Amino acid sequence: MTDPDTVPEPAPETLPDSAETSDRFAQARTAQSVALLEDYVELIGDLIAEHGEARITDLAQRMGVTHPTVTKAVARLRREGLVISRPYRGVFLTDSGAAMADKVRARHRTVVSLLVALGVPPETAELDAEGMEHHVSEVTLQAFEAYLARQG
Amino acid sequence: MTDPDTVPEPAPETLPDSAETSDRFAQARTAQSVALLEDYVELIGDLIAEHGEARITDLAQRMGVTHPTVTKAVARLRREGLVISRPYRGVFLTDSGAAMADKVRARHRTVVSLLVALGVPPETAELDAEGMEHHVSEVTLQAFEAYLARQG
DNA sequence: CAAGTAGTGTAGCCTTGGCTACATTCCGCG
DNA sequence: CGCGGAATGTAGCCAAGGCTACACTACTTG
Ligand SMILES: [Mn+2]
Ligand SMILES: [Mn+2]
Ligand SMILES: [Mn+2]
Ligand SMILES: [Mn+2]
Repeated sequence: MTDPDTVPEPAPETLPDSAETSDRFAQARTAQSVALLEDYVELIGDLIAEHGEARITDLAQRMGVTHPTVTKAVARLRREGLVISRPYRGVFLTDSGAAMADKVRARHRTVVSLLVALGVPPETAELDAEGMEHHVSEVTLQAFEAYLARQG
Repeated sequence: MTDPDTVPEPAPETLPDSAETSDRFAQARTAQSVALLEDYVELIGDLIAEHGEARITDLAQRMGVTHPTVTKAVARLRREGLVISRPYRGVFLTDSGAAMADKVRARHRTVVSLLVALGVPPETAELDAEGMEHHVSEVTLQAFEAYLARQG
């Protein structure tokens, strides 16, 4: 490891073009791995606002999956510190979960608004935004907001 | 199945609000399941254009994954009829694979162009587009193109 | 032409996110 | 109060998409 004979990283001035490319794909993969968590916390927040609690069955219905799938997802959300839950009781957001829900909900609205502003029909905008939103970086989000602001 | 006693779909006028919601998530899941295939065929097309062939190692490097991961992906691409390949030979696109590659490449460029037109820095646009593109429907894509056209 | 290295294949492991089937708990109502 | 159905938990299956370790093939090059 510390052998001075080993070439110590030539520090290439011109990065091979595949380096940036692979970073791009890596970033998309990372975004995908948090996408489901984001959708769940947003939905849990919505259900709590509507009904005071988020039940497994309601989550399953709204997500369009079966209840064991939700149970597994909730286990992961717990591990990530985004929710708390006790058996046969509902699911509730932690502070960090609530913070994520707020950010995700705002971003969702911005993405939908942008698409609509560009002439996409509202139903289509809603459908596309549900997937796109998770790949919209902070910088891009601000560009969206700036555009919406100067449109009025 | 053909029993006339069974209620033949009440055809609810007002769909329950969770039905549309679950469809939205279902669509996002479907888009995600084809995202990787799309990125692979686009990349395979690029490599063939550059080097006359797409090798497993080059794909692995550009995707930022290891070569067994690529081998598995290629097996799925074969199953889906998008590529042909023989052991120790490169990977090549079928007609339908080439058609998908063309569509995906054009869509990728449109999404990047739109982001840049909205003021997103090119590097960020490239990063975000890599994930977003797979959730951009035909309708939304045309809205993007229309916007770019009237911008000039 | 024969090594040796680079490329490829294969086996087997893990996590995520789906599912079905079955067991258990909870709760509202008779 | 207690019972039955709805909600929840749990077990176990599958496919996809990552990985490492190891085996084998092919190509370059001395
Ligand atoms: Mn979403
Ligand atoms: Mn959303
Ligand atoms: Mn992509
Ligand atoms: Mn792309």
